[in-house]
Amino acid sequence: MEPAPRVKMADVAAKAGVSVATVSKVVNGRYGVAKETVELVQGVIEELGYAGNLSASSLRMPQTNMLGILVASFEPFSAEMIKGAASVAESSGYELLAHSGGDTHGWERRSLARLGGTLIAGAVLVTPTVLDARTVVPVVAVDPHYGPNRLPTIDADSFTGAERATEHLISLGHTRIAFLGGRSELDSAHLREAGFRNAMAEAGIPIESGFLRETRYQPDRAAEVARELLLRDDRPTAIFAANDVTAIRAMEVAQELGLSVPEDLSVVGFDDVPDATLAKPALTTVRQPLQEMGAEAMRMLLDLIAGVEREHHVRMATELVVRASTGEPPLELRPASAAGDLATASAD
Amino acid sequence: MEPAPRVKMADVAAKAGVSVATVSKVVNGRYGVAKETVELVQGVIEELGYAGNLSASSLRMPQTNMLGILVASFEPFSAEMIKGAASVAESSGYELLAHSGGDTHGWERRSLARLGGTLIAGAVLVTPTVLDARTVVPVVAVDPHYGPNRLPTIDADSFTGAERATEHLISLGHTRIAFLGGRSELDSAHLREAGFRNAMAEAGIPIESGFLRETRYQPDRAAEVARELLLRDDRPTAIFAANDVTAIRAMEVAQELGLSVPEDLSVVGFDDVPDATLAKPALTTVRQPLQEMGAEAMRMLLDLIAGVEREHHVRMATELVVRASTGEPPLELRPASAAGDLATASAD
DNA sequence: CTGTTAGCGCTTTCAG
DNA sequence: CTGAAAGCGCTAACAG
Repeated sequence: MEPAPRVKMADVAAKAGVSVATVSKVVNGRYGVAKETVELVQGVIEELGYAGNLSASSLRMPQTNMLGILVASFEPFSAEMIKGAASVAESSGYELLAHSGGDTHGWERRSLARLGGTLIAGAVLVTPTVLDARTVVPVVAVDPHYGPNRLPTIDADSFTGAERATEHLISLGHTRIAFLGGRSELDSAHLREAGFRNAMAEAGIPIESGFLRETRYQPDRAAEVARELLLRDDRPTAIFAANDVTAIRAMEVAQELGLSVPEDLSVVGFDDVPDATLAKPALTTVRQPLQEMGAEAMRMLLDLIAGVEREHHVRMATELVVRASTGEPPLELRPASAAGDLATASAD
Repeated sequence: MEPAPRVKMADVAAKAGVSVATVSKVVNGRYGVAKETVELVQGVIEELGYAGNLSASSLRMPQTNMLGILVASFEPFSAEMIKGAASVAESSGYELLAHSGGDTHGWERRSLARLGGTLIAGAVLVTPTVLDARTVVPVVAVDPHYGPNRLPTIDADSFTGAERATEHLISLGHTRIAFLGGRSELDSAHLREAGFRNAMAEAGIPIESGFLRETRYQPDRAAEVARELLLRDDRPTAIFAANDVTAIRAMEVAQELGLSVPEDLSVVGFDDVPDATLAKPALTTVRQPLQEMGAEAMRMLLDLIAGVEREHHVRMATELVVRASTGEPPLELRPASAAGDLATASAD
């Protein structure tokens, strides 16, 4: 590595023969500086390639023009949020900083305290779980924690979406449907399970014992659960996972086990991240308007900062997108043809 | 908005009945603090929910554990880079900050100076154009500027990729192929044009006058150029665009003009961003391993920071992905059947 | 109009 | 083992 020439305000001041205070005024466009001085200083700034140190200035100023979007990690879901949020932030005069908190417990609070103290003027939090409403800076949450004392929130209609997905499976002839749940602290995960249960109940189909599982949205955990489920003699003919990433992982496990999708097993996800379309076969899923949710969250944040009154909860519609990962259950596992000998039917 | 209780180190110190210096030592795990004091202070930290202010600490410390990925804006291309970079950063003990510079001239230098002064210990820059090798912190560039004095770099084999794409079109029977170039300052854009020209020359096919254009990767510019091209009497039967976003835009324009893809016009892109698969019809494109490039860039940065010797330029392979946007040219525009009357053949 | 001064919250010598 | 004091780079009164 080359040495590092880091030019600070004092360097500019020295070279221009003025004080740092004057340079600061020029940089921030404050009144009370002679035109000549302004031009002189700007020349030196140009020449030296000076650009202010964010830490230092943000430490001193009451407000910055930086907004944050705080996520647990940069995966497909949060990436879509970021794209949406960025599109509105970029046209608002604010800069955007996306930060991944490292997916450890309490990342929301930590990220917010570390950046929010001074660096950023506000933040949108993606799927936060531990956080109360009293924050250092204005905050809006996307798809947050299940519970009271809520932050201003954007989410999607998880309940209806899950119902539609389940109904789709049922209409195809499935009855042995397993549900791979998400993180039970998240309101949305809760509602997806509720939607699933409701649709099953409405159709009068009992949920098999052991078919209601939790993956915490962790692909590895999903793989493990799927494997266990699919190795049972009375395996499910369909899996509905509470997000796309775990659905795709479950699909991979099925294929490793020699089952083909959708001939032997149907799989439905939730979210419609770009990867859902890329999966082989393309994943049937419940679409959430992810980018639009990110954008709406950013709009709400901007309003909050500007002091504009508005609704503090926006719920967006979801929509079932049928692609190639769902079909009729395999003949030998259909409930209609076999009545009592399901326990002895084996898969491949 | 609620008031903002922001807890600082002094608050912890006061509540614990010690000095800020001691709290600082505890927070940073320095030696020379009594076990009891450590526990006492940690208790208070827990209780108050204290988390250090990043600006303040980074201002004082020589190094932080934060890495940056600096992009012009959060679009599909950079989003893929970020995902890849994040996957390796997150397992390295560093935190990741992604910053969009706002797509104005000189964003690379400005972002780097503002964050690199103190906030971040190193950065990967996505498609930077103005920047010399003498930077404040270790930096690696992904798909950078065309020119000498280069930073440590990750890029993909644009030349071969462009050749393959062009050959694909030629093998389908196309000869009237237009090329929508990118940003000529980027090395990659340069090489894509070179690959196109080379493949055409090898096949002995002349490039029609006006068929070699530049879009600067701007969708609007691409739309304009495509419209002009497709309105000509001697319109191209295929368009090869230097990235997916402009290819998709060109495809839309064709459809607005009543041409169907691929029956009337074949379109090929470059990158294979997720949107390429989502396009209607799915876009034939040259795949760059975007996430892997981001990951490799981050690995290189980590090595740079750790002082590990290694190659400063990694070039990844590209691969043609044939999807639904390419096919044989329409009969009436085939060179084989018509010899000299192309100028009078009209489109729809 | 310009410079001097006093911090922002934190880390780090260096005395007690 | 602990705390007082000096400053990181910058901004905001306040005097000159």
